[in-house]
Amino acid sequence: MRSSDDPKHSRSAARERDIIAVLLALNPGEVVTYGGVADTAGHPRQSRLVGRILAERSDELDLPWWRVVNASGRLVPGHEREQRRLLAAEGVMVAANGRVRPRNP
DNA sequence: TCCTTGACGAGAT
DNA sequence: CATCTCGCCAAGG
Repeated sequence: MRSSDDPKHSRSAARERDIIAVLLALNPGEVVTYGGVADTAGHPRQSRLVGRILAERSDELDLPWWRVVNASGRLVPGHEREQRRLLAAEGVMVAANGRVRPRNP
């Protein structure tokens, strides 16, 4: 029996699994939103989970965190310069107002 | 078990 | 544009 809290089959494990898959599938130059990633992963309204995964496991899993911005096109707080540099390397320009136009608003 | 904290989002004020 | 409220949810205290 799969106990509801089995880390390998819990609902949260499935959400993380799906969200991570979507993140790893992002291509260079492709900018998406937290909510967009959640939707694509089949887990609408889980934008906060997307942010948490990026914040805690980007290094470990080599997630392309710089290709994710919030619904307003704002860059990640505290990482603007680094993110801007990484995006520029992929041909994505940040507007003068400090925003980017996401592919899936 | 309850409460607070977020790389969030949408809507109201 | 700045704040707030409410929804959502894993983590950590």
